[in-house]
Amino acid sequence: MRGSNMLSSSGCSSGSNKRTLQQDCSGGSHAQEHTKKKSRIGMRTDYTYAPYHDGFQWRKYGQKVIRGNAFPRCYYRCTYHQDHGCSASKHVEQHNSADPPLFRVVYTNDHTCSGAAATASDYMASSMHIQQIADASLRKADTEAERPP
DNA sequence: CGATTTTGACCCGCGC
DNA sequence: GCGCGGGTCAAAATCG
Repeated sequence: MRGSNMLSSSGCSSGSNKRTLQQDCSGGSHAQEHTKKKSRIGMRTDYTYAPYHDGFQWRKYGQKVIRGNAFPRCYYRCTYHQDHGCSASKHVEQHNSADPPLFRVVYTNDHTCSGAAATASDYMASSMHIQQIADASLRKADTEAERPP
């Protein structure tokens, strides 16, 4: 992450009872709500206005615009996925375009990496990730509206 | 220099 | 059988 502030990590836990508060506090947290036959376990859906620190470093590996959503979805994976074989992955997508945009963060799999040794900057961490997406959306519209060559 | 991000293209699965 | 959508990887570019 170059032009951002990827704070350190915190609260590394590959267990299950970690951010229960967030789920409860965030509001909507549907585990595997997929009506399909796919049994995607280890999936948590959180809603947040500013992506607090999960306690891990994420490396963005893709961005795609989903049909039905006017916002791009970002795909993140644990930075240690290759180093420690951490299968944890995270998907972040904007949920609305309100003033305080709401973002849906979907966590898949658990962290198996042991790299989260940093301190604890849970909240004051970084809204950069999401902000970036929102900014990208705005910037795009702005750039387009501003002036193409 | 290293690390990370960005964009495009490719692939696969499912639906009809 | 074909098409569409979603998901992932790769390479290149950039910043600290």
